[in-house]
Amino acid sequence: MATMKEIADAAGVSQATVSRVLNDGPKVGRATRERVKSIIKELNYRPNANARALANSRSDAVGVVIADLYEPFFAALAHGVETVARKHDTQILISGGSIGLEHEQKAIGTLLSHRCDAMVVHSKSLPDGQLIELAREVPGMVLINRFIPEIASRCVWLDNQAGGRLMAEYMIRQGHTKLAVISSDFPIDDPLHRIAGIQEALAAANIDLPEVNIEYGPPNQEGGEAAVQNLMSKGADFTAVLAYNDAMAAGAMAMLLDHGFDVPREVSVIGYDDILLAKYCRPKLTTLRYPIEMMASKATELALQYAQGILPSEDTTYKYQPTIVKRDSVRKI
Amino acid sequence: MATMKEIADAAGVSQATVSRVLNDGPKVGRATRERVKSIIKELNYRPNANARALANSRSDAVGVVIADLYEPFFAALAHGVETVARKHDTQILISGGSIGLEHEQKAIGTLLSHRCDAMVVHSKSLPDGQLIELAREVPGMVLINRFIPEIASRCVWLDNQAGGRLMAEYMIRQGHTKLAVISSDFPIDDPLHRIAGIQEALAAANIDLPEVNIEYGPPNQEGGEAAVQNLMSKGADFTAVLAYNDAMAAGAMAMLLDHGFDVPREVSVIGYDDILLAKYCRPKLTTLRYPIEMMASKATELALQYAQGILPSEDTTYKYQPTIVKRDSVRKI
DNA sequence: TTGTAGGCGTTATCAG
DNA sequence: CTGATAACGCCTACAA
Repeated sequence: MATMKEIADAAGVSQATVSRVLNDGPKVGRATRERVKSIIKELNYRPNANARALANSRSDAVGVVIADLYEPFFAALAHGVETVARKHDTQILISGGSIGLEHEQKAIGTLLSHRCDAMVVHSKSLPDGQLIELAREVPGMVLINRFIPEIASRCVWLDNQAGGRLMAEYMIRQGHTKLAVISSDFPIDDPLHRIAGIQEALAAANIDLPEVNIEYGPPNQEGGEAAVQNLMSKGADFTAVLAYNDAMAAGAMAMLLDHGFDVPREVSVIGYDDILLAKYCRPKLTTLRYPIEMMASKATELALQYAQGILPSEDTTYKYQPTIVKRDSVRKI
Repeated sequence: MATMKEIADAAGVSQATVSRVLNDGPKVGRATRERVKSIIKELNYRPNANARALANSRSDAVGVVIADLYEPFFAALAHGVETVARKHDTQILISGGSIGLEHEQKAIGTLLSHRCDAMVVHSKSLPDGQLIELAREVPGMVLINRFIPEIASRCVWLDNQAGGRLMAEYMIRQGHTKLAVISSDFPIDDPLHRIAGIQEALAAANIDLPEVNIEYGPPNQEGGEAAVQNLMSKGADFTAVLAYNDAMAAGAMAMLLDHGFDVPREVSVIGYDDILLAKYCRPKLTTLRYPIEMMASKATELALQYAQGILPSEDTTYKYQPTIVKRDSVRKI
């Protein structure tokens, strides 16, 4: 592939000049500029991004660390990043996380190697300390779905506890008092926060949540199915299921239906996330909207800004609130 | 961030030596190697990927061109690529396509700038010629979901016509003779191929498909809903719907159910792709499995191999076949 | 307005 | 086994 030097020679100018027209650099003769441009076109020249990154000691790709592109939730996240990246004419370098300390470390290492100036990191395993240090090293790093007080302005996160509270309050308002909770057994904080929120609402309404009415499992459809099955085996008594996420909720509904329980007539179910599937499944799932795509876009904007040295106006904070999306899986009793 | 020179100085050796231990280069004194390694660890050094790419004139990231990370289908594709990439310790550089000639051109341009030696391209808008040329320039380029005879060994694709035939044959075997087809109005070949397959099966069974029983729309849920609505408005007579993809099928089912038609008792529906949603929706969708993730993995393996100069054993071809996944949305009549 | 020259961090070729 | 040194392709003062 043609290099800058070849263009320069062909145009009878110096590399410096070519570089200038490439970057809309200052003051290049109109004629020269045109000539160079046409040659560039003609030779089908493309600046070498690597060389450029080297010289600038900054890459134009925004780095992304996420666990799994297949999960609709992460896909939405990636999409949010991609949308903004495209607007800014940069690409995204995805470094597969997959939950787990080592994976995340490696993923971040890769991004560091590439000298991404902006990065959007979804990390659940890394300890706060390491992330704080990373934040110091990389001005353009922002965390998504995690809050660390020391680097508050680098965090774009959701108020999970409020979410838990919301879903419980909603069920209570619908007349439910016998709740079951199916949560995730992943070793991260989100489940805890959500349950804390649920307990909060329950306490306020003076409702008890028996230990047997709580089940944990992998946060996917199978986990939801298994959880409901366990609940039934234990003879748990409930009219409403609060799920950790939509996938579990869908699994729960499937299992309930398979066992002859009508949803929502006999049992109400509420999810969390509002991924695509919530609209598709039957009955349509009532759930909590997790504006992950919007959040991801925001995070990317921030990362890009910070990387450019534009710092947050103050100790601004980026906490998002989940909201209820009413569909057909909850019924008033 | 520390550079190689700093490491070299700190270890009292030359850069060349450091470079050698980094790349497990030939013959470095055992003692030296250990010393350098420890210093590297100590200074938390990371080789600069950009510099390395420059020197090698090859990047270690596999480039990916896809339209939209949000679509579950593409998410699965991306996931397939990512899985293989990770195994090979490389990252993926995603360049947003979004269907459309210009977007795709730009996306590819970006990848070229980065000198990705391996790339997996999903392009529906670019003309054959351009892709063929690209294949010449970039040995490690492979096309996914598209077949171009001139570069057959670079194509990993699905037999869409066979898919169309399969779905129609299946419905016919279930006793259906009054079929409706809802297809995509995107200007790409896939819909045509699938319909061709359907017609083929119909012809073989001597069944007629009235023009009014075919509807086109955007290949998503809304498109599916609208299509069914149009079908009903036109008073089309059918007991089975063959959808372009699962999203349309889901939309169709939703609309059918909303209008009081029991699926599959009164109307059977079959989808295409077998994305996650097919399992989640109710009734569970009978559909055609599009092994996109497997195909994406294969494409990535190929791209990586070709990039390394390992050429296909012959004029091998990578045509995949869709298969029927029976669930609950089709009924024998 | 344009050219010269040095540097960015690695790799690779030669010598020693 | 190890050390100079010249690329790699581009950017950016500094001159002219």
